[in-house]
Amino acid sequence: MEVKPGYKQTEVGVIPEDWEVKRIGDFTDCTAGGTPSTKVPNYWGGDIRWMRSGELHLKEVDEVEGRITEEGLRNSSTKIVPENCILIGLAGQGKTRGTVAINRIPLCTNQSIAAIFPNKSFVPKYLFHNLNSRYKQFRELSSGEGGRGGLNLTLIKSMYVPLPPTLTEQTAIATALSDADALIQSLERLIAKKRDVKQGAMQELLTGKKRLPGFGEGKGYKQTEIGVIPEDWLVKTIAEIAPLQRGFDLPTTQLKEGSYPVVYSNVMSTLNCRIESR
DNA sequence: GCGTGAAAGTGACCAGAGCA
DNA sequence: TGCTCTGGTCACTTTCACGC
Repeated sequence: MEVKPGYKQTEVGVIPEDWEVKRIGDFTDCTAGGTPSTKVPNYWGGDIRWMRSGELHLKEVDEVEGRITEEGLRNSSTKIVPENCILIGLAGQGKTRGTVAINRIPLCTNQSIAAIFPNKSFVPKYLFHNLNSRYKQFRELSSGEGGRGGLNLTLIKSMYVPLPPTLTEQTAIATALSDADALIQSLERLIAKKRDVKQGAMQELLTGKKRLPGFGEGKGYKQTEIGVIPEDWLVKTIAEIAPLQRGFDLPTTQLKEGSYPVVYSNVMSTLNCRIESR
């Protein structure tokens, strides 16, 4: 493959000529946590934050649910890691393994989380974005028999990372990516807000509580079988306005390959539950 | 520190019972 | 004959704990 002028081929692909490629273990250290014995009540419920690997999905960790005591900390292999560590899921047959997060507060972790310590030679947020974009690579690196693979500290320390030459450039990249994340989150919040507005409008417009301009001026309301509706609206059964036809469950023995999907009653039921639960 | 067994939780899928 | 609901099974996921 031809490499453009100003770039070079490295272990992590083509990168700018003035960037470096280093193994994580070459520029920082990492550690794994532990779980105090759950059989000892005195170890739990203190004021030290203790993070489970499931909480890696928070991505930016400002708070966790678990709490342990000083005694629990002393009598287990967990340890307090400072803020701005890069946290990586080590174990688990599910999505947790390879998930990357960054902590905004000092905390302890369980043994399924590796914490990469921050130092002055790199920008933690840059490393977070870099490793966060390599989830697939973490999964392949750790894939094991029966879907139950595992990462370990040696594998993490041996991972190559492309590093811009200055902390200023690392910060600029991290900031640009964080800004993009913030924009996406803000758009998601806006969409959720619009959904709520639409839900409210549906309630009002579909029941006639609110009429659109040009409709129903000067009209009152009346009581019907389905509640109070505008005076000029009608109440009809579905059968009166549309033909109804019932289907039936097709036994699996009669299923054949074809272009028409089959919807089962239990699937409808499941779908309905899902919609209601949201 | 690491690998792995075991247990618990969750959700999808499916079959069958009871009823109209 | 078809509808609705319930419960069983299975796969997947997460967590904890223990031995090496």
